[in-house]
Formats: sequence, structure tokens, C-alpha cells
Amino acid sequence: MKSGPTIQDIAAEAGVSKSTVSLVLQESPRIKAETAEKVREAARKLGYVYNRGAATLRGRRSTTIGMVINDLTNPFFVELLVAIERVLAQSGYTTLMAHTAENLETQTRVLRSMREQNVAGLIMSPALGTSDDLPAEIQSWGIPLVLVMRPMGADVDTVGVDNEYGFALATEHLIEQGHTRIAFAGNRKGYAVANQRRQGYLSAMAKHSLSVNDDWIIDVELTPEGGRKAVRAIFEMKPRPTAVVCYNDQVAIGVLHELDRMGKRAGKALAVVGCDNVVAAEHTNPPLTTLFAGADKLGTIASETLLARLSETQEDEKPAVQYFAVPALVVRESSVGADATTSAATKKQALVAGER
Amino acid sequence: MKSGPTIQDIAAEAGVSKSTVSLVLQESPRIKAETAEKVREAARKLGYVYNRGAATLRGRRSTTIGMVINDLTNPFFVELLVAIERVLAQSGYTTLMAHTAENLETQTRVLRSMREQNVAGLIMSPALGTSDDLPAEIQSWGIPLVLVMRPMGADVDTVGVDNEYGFALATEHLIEQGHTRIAFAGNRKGYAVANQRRQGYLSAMAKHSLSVNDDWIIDVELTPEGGRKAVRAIFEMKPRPTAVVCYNDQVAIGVLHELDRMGKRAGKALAVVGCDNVVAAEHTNPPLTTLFAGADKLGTIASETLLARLSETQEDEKPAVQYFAVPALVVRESSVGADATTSAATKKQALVAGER
DNA sequence: CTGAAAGCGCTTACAG
DNA sequence: CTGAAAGCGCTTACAG
Repeated sequence: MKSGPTIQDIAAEAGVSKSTVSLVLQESPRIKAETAEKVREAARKLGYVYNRGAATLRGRRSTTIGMVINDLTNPFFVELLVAIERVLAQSGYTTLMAHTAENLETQTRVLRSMREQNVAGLIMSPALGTSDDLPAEIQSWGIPLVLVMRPMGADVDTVGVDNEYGFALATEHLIEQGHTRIAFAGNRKGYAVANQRRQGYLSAMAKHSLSVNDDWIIDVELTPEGGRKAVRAIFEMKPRPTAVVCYNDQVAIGVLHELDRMGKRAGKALAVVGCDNVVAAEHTNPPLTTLFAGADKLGTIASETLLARLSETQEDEKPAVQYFAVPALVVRESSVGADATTSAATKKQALVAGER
Repeated sequence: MKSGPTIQDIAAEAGVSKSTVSLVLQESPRIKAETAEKVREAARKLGYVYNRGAATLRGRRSTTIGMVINDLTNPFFVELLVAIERVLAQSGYTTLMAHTAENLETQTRVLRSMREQNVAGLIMSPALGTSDDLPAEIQSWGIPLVLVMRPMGADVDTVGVDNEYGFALATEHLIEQGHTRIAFAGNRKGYAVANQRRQGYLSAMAKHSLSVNDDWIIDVELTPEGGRKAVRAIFEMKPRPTAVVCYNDQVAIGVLHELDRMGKRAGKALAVVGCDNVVAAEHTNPPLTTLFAGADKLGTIASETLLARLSETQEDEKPAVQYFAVPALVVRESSVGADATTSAATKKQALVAGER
């Protein structure tokens, strides 16, 4: 921690006051071009490094944004994080990252730390079981908050996905393929997003007058292991479902794997649909049909929502943003078998392209 | 950005000086327990939030660590990041995250930003093509640096993997299975880690007096797409290799997928070995044999190396750490076919367990 | 055991 | 167009 030259040193070197140096560093038009150049030259010569912390302390405006993520083992959230970091960096903000691993105590600790670090704003995907009061509490700290993926009420900026629509779409796709007994894997009780997804599934079934057995709605962990359990459960039912809508791609990957282990193939023995279109979904065997909402786009919108909030003044404060992306279905072999895949995939890929 | 109470306010509330408040917050034993309790009570009452930035400015000691990652689309680096963030958080440090996506300009920008943020130390996995001078430059800034996964000389702290040993191990495993024509997929030219991995492969082949055709060493992108290209190349060779060692799991996943698309199965048509043991490797079809070095352990060691560096004084400065983990092979179906998998996997899993 | 004072490196009215 | 001065919220010798 050796401390380099300060604006004071530059001022001495350039023969001006430190006020002038500060103004030059901020590219203020109030300083004559000639003087400005002299100052910049001195800064270069001394190897000056701007001290953002000091500026934040004095100017009362921070340029770091906190990003709190619940589950980085899910590649969808990684894509989201990367997009957010990229957009914020472009706007001159630095990203403070923290991972909660769905642990509420970790989340509390992390939020305190971010507050102490004086973040200008927060983007957060709350851990499961987060109290409904948390968003209001964070806002009471004076820190703008954007929630991603997991909504917690209409009065806080939220960027997510229309899960109900998406899961109805996925279910209808399976119904179109002739399936009538369709399971839902990954129904975690008391979990808002799971409720939305199940609701989408149920509404599509109801719309086509298909009945749903209670045991088709399978409550398993939202991991590959959960997917494997779901397959074992399905193959013990009789008559058994011939298709399954999975909570997300992580679950679906477990489903594909367990089928493979049983010597069966997704798309033939059991039609499978996932959600998130993670990068790996294209490379599973067989490739996975899945809902696409665009982590990159969602991350961009979340960042822009926060940036807009940061630049607004007290008076022109806008109501909370509630953005829910409409997902599209990317059809691959896991839901239609090897034969139909090419044409269907091509058709739907075009649809996806049109969406963006 | 509303500013809350400061130590000044607490001092007034508690009827002491701000020096005393500061000392209490630092849990100094110099303050009487009774006074300390009075101060803490006042802080609680006023909803005080510590301003770490101000402390850093005055105390000249920062508690943020910069983490620069080259490729977060590779889950191995995500595991590494998560481990590092966890260990640093436990020691009271905050992680500033940046992603370079292998882009040198982004890396330069990001490093400047971290320097302006006054990070106490840096953990970095340098982007491809990073100049050999960079570590020395960073150290000249007075910022301790730990390199992960990509070594750049003996005079900078480095935590990585013994790639040559690992790839020899992987290659020998295939030779043991009776393969004599073995390819290497993912040989990026001029890339130090790729050189090490190729060298391990070559030395195992040489040790067993097996000749290597030039075209068996396949230069493709280090992605699933690269793996697919490698498979197409292999199946055009005659006589063609019957096994392939892949640069990493990303490449191997592409190999598995292309084989599946050709109606062939890894482990039968072509034995496949990857490297990293990413979480997904367990869930591919078929499951992937791969080298395991333990991202979690590597991340922990990298963090601890940096923390040790941060707490050392000028005099007791230790020579650069050069830690290279010895990888183990996790044998799954992709290299041995369905029959042999259970027993072999069990045996080797035990080996892996013993390693930790 | 506690307090008064100086100062970390900046920014921002204000004066000229 | 530029400078002198005050101050952001802390920490740290130093004095008592």
C-alpha cells in the first residue's frame, strides 16, 4: 500500500492549484485548454492514479454497484452476471460481487458489507426464503434496488420473466406433440417462481381439458440430482407420463442423464422440456428443448433500470419498473425425437431470432 | 445517497469523543467495557453504518480484493470464483469482480479501475496473450498479485495445476485401455497452458513407444464447438485415432455431442477424456472421464496465499509461492464404455478421495 | 482510560 | 479562468 502522487503533487508540478487539477480530471470546460494540457502532462509524468475512494467520500457519489446472486452454479445466473458487469463497466461503474448460495445469513452479511462499502445501487436475486420486508428495508437505506428473476412486490424495480406464459407455452408444445399425460418436475413448495411455473403448466393442461394427477407434480431439488429423482418417480407411475416439463435446465439435464442411464432416450421414451436455454442445453445428448428468455438481455435491462434510477432526481422519480420478458421456446431433439428435430428447430429458431 | 449518522453523532449521543467511538468500533481493549457498551448502544439507537471508504482513506488500508477472470463461460472458473469470494468474505474482505472475456483491452481497463478503487490485492487469471511484463508492472504499483491457472514466471505468486502430469495420467489411462492411436484436441498455438497439456500427452505416448501423427494434434477453439470440429477431423483420418484427450471439459462436451449426433457413443466408438471435472461432467451422456484438480481447493489456496501476503511485513517477505495441484483422474463411462465403468469409477473415486 | 488535533485525497461552493 | 478554504467520515499518534 505505497501511496503514489496526489492532486497536490500534480498541482505543484504543473504550477497550478489543486482545485484546477481536480477540475481538469473531471474534464470541466471551465479550465483553459492550455492549462488543462499542462496538468495532464504533469499527471502523466508523475504516474498519477486517481483515488476514487477519496472522491466518493467528498463528493458523496459512489461508482460501485453491488450485485448479489443466489446461485452461481446455475449458468443462467452467470450469464446474467456477465451481462450486468459489462453494461455497468461501460457506464463507468465497478461491480462488487457477492454470492449467497441461497443462504439467508450470508445474504444479510453481504448486504451489510455492501452498505458499508457505500454502493450506489444494488442488483439482487434474492435467496430463497427472503423476507418480504427486505426490499423496503434496503430502500430505506437510500440505496436503489433492482430485483432480478425473483419478484417481491410491485413497488420495487423488477426485471424477470413471464414464467406463467413460458410454462404454458412449453406445455402446449408437448400437447401438440400428442402427449396427454405430462408431468412437472421441480415444484418447490412455497417458492414464488415455482408457483408461477406450475401455474403456467396447469393452465395449459386445463385449457386442453387434460386432467392432472397429483403425483405428476413432483417436488424435487432444483438440480440435476432432482431431475434424476423425478425420472425414477415417473417410471414407477402407471400409466406413466410420457412427457415432463422441468423447472429449469439444471433439472432437465438430470432427467436426460437418468434416462440415458436407464438405456432410454429423451424425445422417445420421455419428451423433456427445460427452461433458461443455458449454453450447455445445445450440447446435451440429446440436445434440450428449452425456454429462452435471454439472460444477456435481462442483465442489460436490469443494469439500465438501475442506471436510470441513479440519474433521476427527487422530483422526476418514476414508478417502479416491472419488466417481464416473454420467453420463446427453442425446440430441440429432447421433446420431439430425432426425426422431427431439424425442421422444428429451424422454424422455432427463426421465431427466437424475431423476438430479439 | 442520503448520509446517515457518523461517529460524530454517536459521540454526541453517548457523551464521549469521536476518538473513543472509533476505538470502540475497532474493538480496542483500551476502552473501558462500560464506555464501550454505551457507545455501542448509541450506535444501535441511531442506526449507524460504518463508512469503510473513509476508514480506508484515512487508515491507508483497503479491504477490497480485485478478482479478474478471463472466462466465466467455463464453469471451472465460476467454481474458482465462488471459492475465492467465500474465503475472502470470511476474512472480512470484499470482492470486486471483473470479467475480461479474454480481451486484452478490457483487461487493461479493468486493472486501471481496480487500481483507482485502491484494491488491497489482486487475484487474476490473465487473458490469452497477456504481456509477460504485466505481473511486474502490477507489483510495481504496490499491489500484491496472485496468478491463478495461468503461470507467468517464477517471481510471482502462482496457484495452478500440474498440467503436464495430469495429461500424462489421462493419456496413460487410455493406453491402459488398449488404445495406441490417441489424439489431442484443443492445442492452441503459443498458449502456455496448451503447451504443457500437449507435452504431458506427448511424454506419455513416448514413454510407451507410441508414435504420434502430426494431424492427431488438433488445433481448435477451446469450446464445445471446437470439440465438434475435432470429432469431424478424427473421423476423416485413416487409420483414425480410437481415443482423444481433450484440452478441457468444454471441448470434451462438444466431442460427446458430435459423436451422439453421428449416432455413435463415447467410450465405444471413441474414448474421451476431459479436464476440470466441472459439475456438468457427471451429468453428460455418457458421463465424462476427466481430470480433477479441485477448483474449490485451488480457489481457497489462492485466497490464502494473497491473505498471507497482505499480512506480511517488509522484512519477513517470503519468496513467491508456486503451487501446482496434482490432478487425479475421475474415470467415467466416456473412456471405458458402459461395462467397465462402475468398478473403475469406484476405484478411482477412492483415489480422488484420498487426494484431498 | 479518554480527548483534541491533524490529516488521508479528493470536490465544491465562493470569491476574485 | 483560477485559487483559497472548508469539509466528506474516518484513524492515529500524542498528551494528559
